[in-house]
Amino acid sequence: MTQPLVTILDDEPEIRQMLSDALTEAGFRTMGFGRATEFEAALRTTAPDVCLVDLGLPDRDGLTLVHRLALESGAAIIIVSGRAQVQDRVTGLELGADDYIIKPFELAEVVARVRARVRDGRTERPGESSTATFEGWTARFDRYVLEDANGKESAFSHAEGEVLRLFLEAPKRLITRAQMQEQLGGAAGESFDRAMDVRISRLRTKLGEDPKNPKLIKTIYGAGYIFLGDVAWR
Amino acid sequence: MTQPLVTILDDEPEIRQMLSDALTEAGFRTMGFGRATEFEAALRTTAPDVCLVDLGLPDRDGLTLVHRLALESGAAIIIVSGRAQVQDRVTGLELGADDYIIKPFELAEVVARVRARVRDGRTERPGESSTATFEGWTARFDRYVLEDANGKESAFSHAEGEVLRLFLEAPKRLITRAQMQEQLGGAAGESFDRAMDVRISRLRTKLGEDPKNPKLIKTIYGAGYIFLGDVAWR
DNA sequence: CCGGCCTGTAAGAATTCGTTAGATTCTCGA
DNA sequence: TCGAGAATCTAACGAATTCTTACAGGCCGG
Repeated sequence: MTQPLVTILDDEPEIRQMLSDALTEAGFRTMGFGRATEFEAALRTTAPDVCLVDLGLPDRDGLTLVHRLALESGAAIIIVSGRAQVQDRVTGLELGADDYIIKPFELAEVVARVRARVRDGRTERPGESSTATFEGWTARFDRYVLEDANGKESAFSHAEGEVLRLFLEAPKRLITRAQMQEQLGGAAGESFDRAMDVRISRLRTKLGEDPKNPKLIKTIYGAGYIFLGDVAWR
Repeated sequence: MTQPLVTILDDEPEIRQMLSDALTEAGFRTMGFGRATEFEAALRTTAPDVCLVDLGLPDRDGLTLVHRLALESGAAIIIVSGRAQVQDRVTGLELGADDYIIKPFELAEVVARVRARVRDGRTERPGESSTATFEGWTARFDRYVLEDANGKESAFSHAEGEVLRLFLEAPKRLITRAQMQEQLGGAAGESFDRAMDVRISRLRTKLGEDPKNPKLIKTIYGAGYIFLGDVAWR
């Protein structure tokens, strides 16, 4: 319940980046995806408030996806598409989309339309909360506070929280560095890898991990990381 | 909801007719108005579900009307306008419209967009209040007074009040510096950032925050601020 | 005109977080 | 088992951002 979450599904990385930057600036959290399959996987553990969906995806029929989203998720759906025909727009809206933006778009307008969707509260999900418990720890994302088994509190920073949240949202599942970079809004910079290392290192320290033998955040050499431990969201 | 009611505000009778026909055909009830004054008179006795508003009205500034509608009515608002500039669309949406359709339009698309609005149910928009309570505090904006848990009063200034109100109106949500600047009417100047820092610093001391570990106004490095704490307006 | 309050500017301290670089660990083939 | 090379870890540094205090100009009532 902190900031509204906007997912961006588009196969062009630069467009994802642009949208992500603008929306972040406007106060939203964002998650970017290049493929429908990745996006659907993430949906199992996350419930976005607004979904921006590009119809021109290579790996799946976008309209089918929109229809499923409309039926199954509580999110508002905004189609972003290069197809400007009226008929396209009508069928998109009829399948359950809430808005239809034509490429090329203006960032300011996209932001305004996302805001309009969030504003109608259509996206209120009752049970969603921002607290997770795991292995004796309690992470309160709304307060940026981590509580250990004895109830002792310590603060974590925004950057640390992003990583921690990523782990807790997909426990016991491999998270590749590429995914991480995407989710953490990392600029496509090459040196971002090192920054991630450091973030994780700091997080490990804060979780009291033994560097030689981490119990919670396991690194998979050459692939990514895995968060072990049972997570319960509240 | 039996048949959703759609109002059509446009000064050209033929357009009203076209829209009315198409919407009736699609299963809506419609009411047409050629002037804002007529429309407002009708609003006193009827509560439409969706309002189509033409911005090019002769007798009133359309955007003002949209803003009032957004604040006072629970209806979804769709602006219909000949002005195609991005800036027009953005300000329209920002004033509270839910959608923006450019003339000349296709009937099928208008119908689809009206349907999309009806589908998500409408918004409750809170009216203006002047008193808020949070975490033992009570802020009285009409008197510029802040009351602590023991009923002890202290005054706050206008500038402090602006910031506090901003926080209380969007609790537990990230507020970016850009948003703040926008709301507080800050000149785009670079030095306004520092002024904001100072305002917040002063507000924090007034709220008795521990500088090392603020509980209510949390800063998100590189992004903005977040106000924690449950707020109730009265 | 004086004095108090409000508010922005300036400046130095403090914090966050990415970058660098050397150390460490891992994989794989010899 | 050993060694080379790649990947990862972490301590230290520094740039950017934010916090706080001090100060000055503006406004208003007396």
